[in-house]
Amino acid sequence: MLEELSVKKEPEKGLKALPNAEKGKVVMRFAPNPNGPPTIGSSRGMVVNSEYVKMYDGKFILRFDDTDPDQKRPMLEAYDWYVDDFKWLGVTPDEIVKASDRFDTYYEIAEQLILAGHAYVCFCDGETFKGLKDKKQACPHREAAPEDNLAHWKKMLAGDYEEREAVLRIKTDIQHKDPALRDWGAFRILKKDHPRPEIGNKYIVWPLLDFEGAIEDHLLGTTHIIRGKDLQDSGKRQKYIYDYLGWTYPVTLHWGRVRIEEFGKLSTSGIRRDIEAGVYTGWDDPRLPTVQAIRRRGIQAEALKKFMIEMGVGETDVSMSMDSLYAENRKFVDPIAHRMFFVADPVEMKIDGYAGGVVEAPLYPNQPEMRKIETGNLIVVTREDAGNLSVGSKVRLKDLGNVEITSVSPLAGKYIDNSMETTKKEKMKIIHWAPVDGLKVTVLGPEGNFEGIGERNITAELDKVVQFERFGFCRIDSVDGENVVAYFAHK
RNA sequence: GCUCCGAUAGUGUAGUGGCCAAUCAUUCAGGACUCUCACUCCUGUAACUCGGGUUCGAAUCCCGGUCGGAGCACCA
Repeated sequence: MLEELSVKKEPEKGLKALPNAEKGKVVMRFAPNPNGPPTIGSSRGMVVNSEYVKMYDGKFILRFDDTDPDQKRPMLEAYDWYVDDFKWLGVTPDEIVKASDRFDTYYEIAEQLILAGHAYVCFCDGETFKGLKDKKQACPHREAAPEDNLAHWKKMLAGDYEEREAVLRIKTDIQHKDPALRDWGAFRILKKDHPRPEIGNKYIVWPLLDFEGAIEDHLLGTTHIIRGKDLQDSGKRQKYIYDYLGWTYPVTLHWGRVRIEEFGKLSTSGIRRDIEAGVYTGWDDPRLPTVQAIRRRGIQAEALKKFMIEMGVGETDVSMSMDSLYAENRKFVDPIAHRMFFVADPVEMKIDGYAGGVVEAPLYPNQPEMRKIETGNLIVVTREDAGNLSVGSKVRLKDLGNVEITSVSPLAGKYIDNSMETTKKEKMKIIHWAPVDGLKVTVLGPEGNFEGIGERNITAELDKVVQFERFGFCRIDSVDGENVVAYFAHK
């Protein structure tokens, strides 16, 4: 039966349409510097770019902008980390390129620009050039003839100059009202090796981002670029090259910075230092805002995607709380997570009059599937719960039965029955428990670690997300005999 | 100093001149349900940066202020 549709327009769900995008013709790229692993922040670019490509049935390129072996030196392992996190997101790039493979192309185009009089070798030191530039004045090298510039360029390539002695600049408009756009640097000299062994110390003239990115975006056929606001001027600078060479600049969108409230001020280099110093166990330490870390904690790729997609592509800086991501994740994980008992900070409790046996407890609330917990009459409860008990008080041990407390230290009780009627009639509090001889469980989480005892069914949950009742969702990271390590996701 | 960009509830968004006494999500508060402090459900609190202008009509257009962000590197 068809219902009368409401006249109200549907709220737009998901990403907004890309300007000038044609189905099947969109080419987009995500271009990180592999100087560390993907973070929650960078995953925005991974998600949004790849989602747009999917939406338009286009082509997606992963490009490594890895041409700074000095300040933002790539990490060899990080190239694979990106591919791996993409795989986790369900994305396989159609093409993967490394800028460090394409020096020769950059050199060719540089030469073209030099010969056409659009680039020159500048011998000013940084400060001198800046001084002139701020006064809208050209430096003497700007007027050199193309042939001379070419000769200087060849000498640069040949290694005749030292670092900082010469730089290749793109001519724009030295009088441009925006100082950020006046004659910008395209290549510098750096007598350093590249971390990739196949590149090593093959090159001493290195392209800077604006040049490298400009050339790549054209050669790769990029139709749409989404990048940070910090690169807004970059597009304007690069357009000069596009104009000189008769290329068409891609459609460009910008977004503001994402700040995750819980993580505040962590920088990649700072984290790296702390890992080396042993403050963190690695890039996937649950306290870190890396994709590796949240994966390990059991955040689902779909949840991260929704989180990023709903944030959209705005130019304002956003400040998000992990709570939103957790709320998203809970929706995915709550229906599938098996319920398990884990008792943090355990206190022993003896139940007199209980023979022990096999307790049946539901794997999911209100559903028939059961799990079995074998236990004797010695169990553990959390120290917190124990603290709320007093002699004579009654409590229900979930799925096991009702108990009247007979002693507080040591904690002991008398078994009453296993009837929910009794529980309700007496308005007992329901607490969780575990057999004393359960597994030794360590939970590692962003706000600290917990030691405790868990039921043995956890063994079967390796690599899965479970809900430790009254504790939170965790991913079972390892099971080694009697020892289990779980990573805490969220409540 | 010069230049560019942005501004809707605590947070993130929807909204492109009348359907907006403003959407959705999350957070927070209260309640219902529940053998978990989870889930689900109900209710509530809470926003168009300010001042002018254009217009019959402005969150939406224009100008100015304020606030915020970014760039002016031989980093990305």
